[in-house]
Amino acid sequence: MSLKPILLGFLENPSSGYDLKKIFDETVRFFWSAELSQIYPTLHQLRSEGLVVSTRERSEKGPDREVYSRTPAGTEELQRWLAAGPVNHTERFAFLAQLFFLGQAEDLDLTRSFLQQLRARFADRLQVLRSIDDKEREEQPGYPESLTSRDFHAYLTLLCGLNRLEASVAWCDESLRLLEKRELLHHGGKKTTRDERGVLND
Amino acid sequence: MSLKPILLGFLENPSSGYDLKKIFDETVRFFWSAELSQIYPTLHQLRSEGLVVSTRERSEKGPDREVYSRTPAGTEELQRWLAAGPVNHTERFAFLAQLFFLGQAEDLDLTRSFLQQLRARFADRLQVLRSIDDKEREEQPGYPESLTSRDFHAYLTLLCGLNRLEASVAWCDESLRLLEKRELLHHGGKKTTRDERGVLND
DNA sequence: GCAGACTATATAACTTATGATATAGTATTC
DNA sequence: GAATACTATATCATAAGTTATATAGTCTGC
Repeated sequence: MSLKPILLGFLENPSSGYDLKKIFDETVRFFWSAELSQIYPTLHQLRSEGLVVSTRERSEKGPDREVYSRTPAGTEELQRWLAAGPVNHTERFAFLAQLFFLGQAEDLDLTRSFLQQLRARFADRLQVLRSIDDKEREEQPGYPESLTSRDFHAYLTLLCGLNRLEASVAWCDESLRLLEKRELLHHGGKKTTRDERGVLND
Repeated sequence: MSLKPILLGFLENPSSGYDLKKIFDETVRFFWSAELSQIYPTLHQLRSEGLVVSTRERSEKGPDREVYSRTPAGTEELQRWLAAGPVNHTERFAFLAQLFFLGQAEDLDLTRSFLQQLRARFADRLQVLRSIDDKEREEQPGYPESLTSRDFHAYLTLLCGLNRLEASVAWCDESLRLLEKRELLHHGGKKTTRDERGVLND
């Protein structure tokens, strides 16, 4: 489970479960997310393991807050996670499975449409990341040289996203190019009829 | 759940659960995997939904095989999955969370070592994909132009992996370069002592 | 005063996935 | 003939994650 060490990471500053949800959505949403229904029980677990402690505080804006803080044992646990090296996350890409099985259809139009949708999504996300980068460049003079250690590391994660999304868009374009070439080679521009479309082989 | 349509995809050819596990490991392991303990119950579910049928067959190499085949309803279900467009898979990258929290450590050596390990892993996987590509190029004259539709789509998924891994390696290199620049700027080449290393801020 | 938005915690039901273990037939090697 | 490896199916316990729902306090606008 990576959620525990991630919560420990955020609990450098004391926060409630509700706070943590917002922090997730504001900072690491591009590579990690969690629902409140997962955060609350996990905080209870961390507390029972002595990695965090909590205090009940009155809130001016709503019901009482249960505010969690990392204990020294929690900091050690986080440290162990970081020192153990990159987590081997077997990434799953359902869209590649879909593309793979589109090979069973006779209709290359399905593949083209699929790749175009994929490209649009990657391009959208790329634009979001770029606008974040642009905004930070504007606000911080000397960005990224003058960043704090925390912001520098956050910047590296942003760079990773930019990099991968650019590669993904380029791959879509390359795939669409190969598709076009293939259609010319195999069909000489022949148009498919309605009957030929969307049929998988049995 | 993407496993059901993926199994349906493979069941273009009748296979047992055991076969399917091997097919996963041989074809889509780079973007999807499944354990036998997940495959067997899922096949039972698909059968109860009428999307596959099964027959018991005697095996020469071991116990009886339960061989599953896709029904027309199963083919339709697969078709729906493919026609619905790319599955929105919120990808999670634990290694980016780790990098993010390495910002809490004073020690940039930890970050360097982390990025170096990451680079090595990406480079290893890239080499595996490249050797697969090279092998197919050797075996198939006119590759990739002369591929069947299935192999062409498989080739696109391979290209995606090559593309993303190349981008990942490049990102690691870029990050290591920025790290070095940062160390020179902030510390003027100052060496950290043992006491300063690996300590997170509380 | 009440509707709607936001703050705040919590749990139940369900889905998805992994790891461990049990069972048992076949084939190969020592 | 015993050990090992491979073929083959199955179940259990557990973990990880999502969706829906319940409860309740505060604040703003109408």
